[in-house]
Amino acid sequence: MKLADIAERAGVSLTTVSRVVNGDRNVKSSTRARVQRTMDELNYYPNLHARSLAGGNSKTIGVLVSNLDNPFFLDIYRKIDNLAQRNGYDSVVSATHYDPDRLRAGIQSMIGRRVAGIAVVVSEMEPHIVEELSKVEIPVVFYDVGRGGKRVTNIRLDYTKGMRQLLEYLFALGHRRMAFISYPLPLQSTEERRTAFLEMMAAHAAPAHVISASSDEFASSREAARELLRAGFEPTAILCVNDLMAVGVLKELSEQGISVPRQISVTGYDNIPLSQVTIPALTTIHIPREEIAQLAFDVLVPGRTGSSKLGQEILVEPELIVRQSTGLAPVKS
Amino acid sequence: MKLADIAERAGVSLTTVSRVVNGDRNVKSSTRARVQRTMDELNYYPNLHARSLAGGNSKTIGVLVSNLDNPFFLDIYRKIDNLAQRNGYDSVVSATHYDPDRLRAGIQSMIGRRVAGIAVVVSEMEPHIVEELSKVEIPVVFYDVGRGGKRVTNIRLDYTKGMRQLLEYLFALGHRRMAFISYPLPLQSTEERRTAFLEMMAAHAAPAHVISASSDEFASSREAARELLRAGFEPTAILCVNDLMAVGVLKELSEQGISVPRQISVTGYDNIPLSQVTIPALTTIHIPREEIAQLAFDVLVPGRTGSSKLGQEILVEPELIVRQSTGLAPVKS
DNA sequence: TTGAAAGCGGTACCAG
DNA sequence: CTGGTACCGCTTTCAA
Repeated sequence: MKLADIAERAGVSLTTVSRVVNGDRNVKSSTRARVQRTMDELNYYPNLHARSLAGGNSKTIGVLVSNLDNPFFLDIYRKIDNLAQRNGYDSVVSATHYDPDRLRAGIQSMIGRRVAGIAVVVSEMEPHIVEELSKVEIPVVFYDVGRGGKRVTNIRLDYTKGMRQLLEYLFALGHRRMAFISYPLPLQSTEERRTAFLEMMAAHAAPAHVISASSDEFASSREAARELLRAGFEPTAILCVNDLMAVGVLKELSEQGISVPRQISVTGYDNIPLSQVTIPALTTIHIPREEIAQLAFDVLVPGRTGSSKLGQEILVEPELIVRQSTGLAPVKS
Repeated sequence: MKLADIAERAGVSLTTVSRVVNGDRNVKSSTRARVQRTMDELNYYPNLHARSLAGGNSKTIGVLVSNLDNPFFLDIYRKIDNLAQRNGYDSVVSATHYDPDRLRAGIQSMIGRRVAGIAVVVSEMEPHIVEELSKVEIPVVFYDVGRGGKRVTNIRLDYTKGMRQLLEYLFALGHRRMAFISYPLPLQSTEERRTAFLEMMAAHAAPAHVISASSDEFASSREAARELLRAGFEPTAILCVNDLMAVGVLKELSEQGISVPRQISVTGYDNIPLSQVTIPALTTIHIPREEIAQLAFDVLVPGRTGSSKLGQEILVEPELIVRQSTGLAPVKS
């Protein structure tokens, strides 16, 4: 079914049909009705490819995220999608699974679709890709990538600052021996947390221990916790690179009969919804996903908000959220 | 940048450029190299719209889910996406948020994109929509919708059976007074669980109580649990319509100092990954998402698997997973 | 109010 | 091995 078909059937020109499809006022209502009817009868669906090819514009924004399983990324995508829908746009996601090749493929696909804008919210990133992307005529917004480009905006969060808030709080509670469970992959965003941890610990001359989970799954963070306990380091607090990992750690400690936070305090990072209902609820660092999504969208879509922030660097603030998984350091027995 | 541009720049015909883009063997390697080079220089990205318009085929499969926040749906989408990628296809998702209008819009969009197939994995569904979809020439596979169509496959799970497994297990543990926390929306899949619960309880002349959460969020299931406890019904077991709700319930019970499963047993439904790390781990019903995704994909993509299951009805089996959130019914004090 | 025709960027078939 | 060209289905002037 195409415009021409229904045009013929309705006895009007293709142009007229196009008009009613697009809600053009200049069509006699009787004609409009007739066309509308035939469209229903032949159940016509406009070919979006033809549409955007002819129209040139796409009205869809592309979102690239590392991993939809992580509520952090999912949330940002969802919020961008909502904003898009609400503003007459469409959205397309693609998960890279931390694989630069898939990232590249995703970008190709987005550009090939001639999307109106691309939001790249991934943790993995090669300089080459950033560079390539900055040559494109499409507006691009990155989250978390070090460098900007001409028409490339970069939103970033000071992970170090978040880590500092967490540690200052823990030090205030009397903790000294602390461990950090880091991410399996060397992503900039997570490495920054690890480094910050190590540096601050060193600055306080506090005994630190870092261990890396072997994958993204709960089983791995549990395993990491188990290993940590076996290692004999005996931390009074375990800081996790993100909330999801902390959930696994909480589980492992529970299984081993270790009370949180009485014996060991645990913290997460991200403040995903789940962190409120873990037992105990997680002390964590809030990353303003809502704000990030909104900023990303505003940058990509012209919007009435006046001046475009294209090409700028936007900073976003982390915030310490104290819940029940942290408490005073246990007194040395 | 289009084919013509780079053709001109490279001093060859548009056709030749098209050939190298598509990896056609019949191009002198020197020519190929030259063209390739100019493509890089002008960083050319083929216009996918033009491509699928001209080619007619789309090589992308569309997935419609109710809610990506629910790991159940997310998981199915991810698996379908993986299968797609692995087989040279692309995929597009759209979340309906349980809204028939958004579902309709999503379908329009998929058809408009002329996708190769559509997987509709949503809980909300209007007869009208099913009907409309069955008129389309595109292969469609539903999960969980009562009725099939000509070229429409329907994959279904016997929720009642799962509920029965759960209840038989609980009865065996000595439970009688049990409550069910149901979904805020009257979705077929969730209603079926509720009804099954009620019927089985009636059959055993056991005291039953049903309460509905007011939303999808953790806060709501907690609220529902709180209300349930206040109501004075005093169940020895609380069955939740899905795992996510159970997480909230577990949290609320924990806050109130009620021990699970010693004082009250709790169950979920779906067997999402999270259910393994809740404290205590959830007894639940496994829904074979992997299998569902695989089936859906096989139906949509011709595949070498011989006979197409198009238009059939495929059944999938639930399975009881016993973990630590359930135990013997407490002895009446 | 309505219609005709020129693209949009590719694909694919037919010649050479 | 390379080039010419007729569409794909729709948007968008320009006329009528």
